[in-house]
Amino acid sequence: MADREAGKFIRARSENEKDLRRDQVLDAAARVFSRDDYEAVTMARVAEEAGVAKGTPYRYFATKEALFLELLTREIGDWFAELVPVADEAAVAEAAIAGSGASLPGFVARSLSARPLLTRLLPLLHAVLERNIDVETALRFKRRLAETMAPVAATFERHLPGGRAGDGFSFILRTHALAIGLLQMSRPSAAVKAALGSDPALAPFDLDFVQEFEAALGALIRGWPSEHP
Amino acid sequence: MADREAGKFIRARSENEKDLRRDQVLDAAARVFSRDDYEAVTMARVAEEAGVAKGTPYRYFATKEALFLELLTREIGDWFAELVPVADEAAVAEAAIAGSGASLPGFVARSLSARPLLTRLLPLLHAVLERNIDVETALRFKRRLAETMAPVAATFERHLPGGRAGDGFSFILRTHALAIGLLQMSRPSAAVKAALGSDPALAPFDLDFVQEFEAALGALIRGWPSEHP
Amino acid sequence: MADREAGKFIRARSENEKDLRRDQVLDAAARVFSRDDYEAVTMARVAEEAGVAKGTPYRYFATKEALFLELLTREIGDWFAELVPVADEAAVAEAAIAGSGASLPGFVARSLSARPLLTRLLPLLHAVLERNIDVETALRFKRRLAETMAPVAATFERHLPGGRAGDGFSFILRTHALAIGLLQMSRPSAAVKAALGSDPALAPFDLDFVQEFEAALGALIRGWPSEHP
Amino acid sequence: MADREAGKFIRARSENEKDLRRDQVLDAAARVFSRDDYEAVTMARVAEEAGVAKGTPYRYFATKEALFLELLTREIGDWFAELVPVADEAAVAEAAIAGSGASLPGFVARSLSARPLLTRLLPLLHAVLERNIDVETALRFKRRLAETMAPVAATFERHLPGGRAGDGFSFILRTHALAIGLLQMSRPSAAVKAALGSDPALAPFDLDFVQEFEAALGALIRGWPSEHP
DNA sequence: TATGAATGAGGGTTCATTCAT
DNA sequence: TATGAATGAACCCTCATTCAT
Repeated sequence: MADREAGKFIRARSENEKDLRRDQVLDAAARVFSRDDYEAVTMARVAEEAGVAKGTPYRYFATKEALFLELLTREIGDWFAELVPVADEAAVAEAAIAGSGASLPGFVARSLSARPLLTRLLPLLHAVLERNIDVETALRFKRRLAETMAPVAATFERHLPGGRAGDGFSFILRTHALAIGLLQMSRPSAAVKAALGSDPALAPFDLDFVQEFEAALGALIRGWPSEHP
Repeated sequence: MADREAGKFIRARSENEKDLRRDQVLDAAARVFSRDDYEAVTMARVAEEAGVAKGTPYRYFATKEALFLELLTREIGDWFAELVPVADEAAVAEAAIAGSGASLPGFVARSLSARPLLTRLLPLLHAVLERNIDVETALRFKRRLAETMAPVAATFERHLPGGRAGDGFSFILRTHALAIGLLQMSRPSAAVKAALGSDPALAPFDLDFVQEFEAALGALIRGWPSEHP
Repeated sequence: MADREAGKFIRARSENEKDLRRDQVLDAAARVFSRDDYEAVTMARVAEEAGVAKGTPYRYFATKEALFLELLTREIGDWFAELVPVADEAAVAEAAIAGSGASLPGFVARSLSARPLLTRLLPLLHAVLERNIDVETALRFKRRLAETMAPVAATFERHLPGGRAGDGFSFILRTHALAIGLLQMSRPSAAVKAALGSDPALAPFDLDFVQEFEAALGALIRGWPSEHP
Repeated sequence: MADREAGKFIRARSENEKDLRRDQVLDAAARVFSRDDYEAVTMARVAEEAGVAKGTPYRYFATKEALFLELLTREIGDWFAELVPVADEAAVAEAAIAGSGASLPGFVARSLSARPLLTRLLPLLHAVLERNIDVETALRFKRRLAETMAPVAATFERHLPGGRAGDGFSFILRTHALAIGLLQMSRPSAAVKAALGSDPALAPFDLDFVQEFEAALGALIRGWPSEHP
């Protein structure tokens, strides 16, 4: 509303203006989602936060899921862009000083952990977001994802033991799976957190995401099959 | 209703009868869930399937989530019971013939895959089930889980490279995380499946759970840190 | 539905149209309530009666209670509007011919009795309606009530023995209390009615609202403290 | 439960024992009701508080309403027993020193106000309790009430201006109506209380029960019709 | 393009009461 | 008489989405 009242509101006519409006909604969604659970985020609230009417977000995103899928795409893009150069350096460094704190797993784990939005969006991807989109949206998303993954996959591939074509891609997928599972496990509900805290014997269930993710990734790399059966 | 109308219905007075009634509800829930998504399963439908009144399941389970958590507990128990002896043998076999099809990862992957109920329940655990339970239920669940995991963890531990105390538990947790992620990824929604099928370039996204899980588990084991930094 | 099917249905865009839609819902609620007890009135039924969708009433009234509170406000407003001129005349007449049938108590009792909706809403006010509203709704209601009461209170005040500032307001409040109690007592449930009818000794419990209300109001006026202790 | 475990629990066999068990349930209901709203009081909770099984209260009271009607009967009985002698004295005193603080209205108001259970039960009588009882229960209740009222009515009658036969009864009924209304009005919900407190202009709505009740009763007595039209 | 009024599907849960034991 | 397992009715409200304007 603020924007509208301040007279900054304009009708999006050109392509550029449309992109702006689109981002405006996306940013609003990110802000609202940073405060509330996905289920608790209403499209009305997003619209309000964006300073547009309730129906407006639907002019840019077919469904709530499509909107958040877009948000996730953006986040993944940013993350991967940050990862590529680091991956190269890290991989090199790793070759030089095995086990150093500057290892690739460490970089991956810490950089993901530094993206609260992404860590909350990732576990929603398959469980929620991909559940209510149409084939075309799915196609667009997967293609964009494949493109985004390509350079990172290529980098990883060069540094995987006995790296074969496609290994980089596979590695990312398994990394992804691991991330989804570990993120869920390391962010327990209030009740579970309380339960774990009340009994020392349950301490092993209380995971530290970065630590676990780094360790598991490291094992995944070290144990990467260097030859096929 | 069938049972009731057939006159087989009795009030559960003894502890034994109550356990039976409890299982009756649990079985009904499993049946209904095998057909519908978790969200689509209504307590009313479960009651109907169990042949009891709508309120009866609530005598045995405080909430829908508690009911399904119980189902998951049962499934995990069954699976682990099946896993313990196999794990021992497999580990032994593995030591003998490295890389054989009789490998531990293969057993784990195939036995999990053979439990459709469990594969659908596992991704719900942290994302849904643990979200609407009270502390006490959480505590009971985690304790039971810890107990169930103990023997399997012990077995695994003996066969992990440089296995240290707690490594077996850690291994199970990472396996769990991997399973959650890979299960979600390998069971795409209809729209995503269609999208993946329509573009050969997206084929790498089309995962085979058993294959992926086995490969990732193998890497996890092989790459298990045999010494600490 | 009738309206909608008849093609008369339009979206309320202007403020005026919105008021119309609001009244449409209010009228529907009045109609449904005239047939069923408050508890038996469902919002779904009100919506249906209004010819709108189940969610539509919630665009205009936050809760069922807020809706009926609004109905009550309207009824009180109408009643008081009818009362003001009458009160003046009646008071005058009363001064002339004390004890005449044209007395103020008689007018009040009969005019209230002639409003079936109001007589059923009044006993719900404190017991039900004010129980499930938020502070803001309460504030708005009480303020509106105070405004509505002002002119009537002023009129009454002039004709109360030794009328002091605030006495008119007090008088209305006590009248209100009396009305609530007598309305409840004179509208027994079917079982109570049957019981009273079956034993002549219980006849005194069978109250005639108008008669009782008039008598009690008369006493209240006559006995109004003309001087303070 | 405490009683049962302590071995104090006995099966009610004689009439006397049955009365005891009955009172035990009644006392439990009073205790639970003193903490929670009528709707929030569950029969299961009452049974638990009484140390009996869930079905047991139903052996003594046909419905929840019948149980609370009984409680009300007991409370009214106690109150009236306390009122009779006081009424006599007060009436006498009043004749002597008109307007003294020892007035009948004052006694009535303060003694009622001193019975929290009764003040909460009274507004429920017609609105709730009499709604779900059968004719016989209603008959029994009204007859008992008539008996209880008789002596008080007789006393009041002697001191009402121009007291005619039945006036005492009428007076109690109007007192009752006034009490119901004023009790409701002086015990606003949290939201209403907050609203009234936030706007000084609404202060007149914030009633003090004792003060209002006393004043209104006084007026009722003073204005009592000494001759009929 | 933007608006915002209107839609309508959707279900877990409580609890007074019953009745087999 | 007492138990407690079983019953089953009953419902407000949210909110993603649509579509007339």
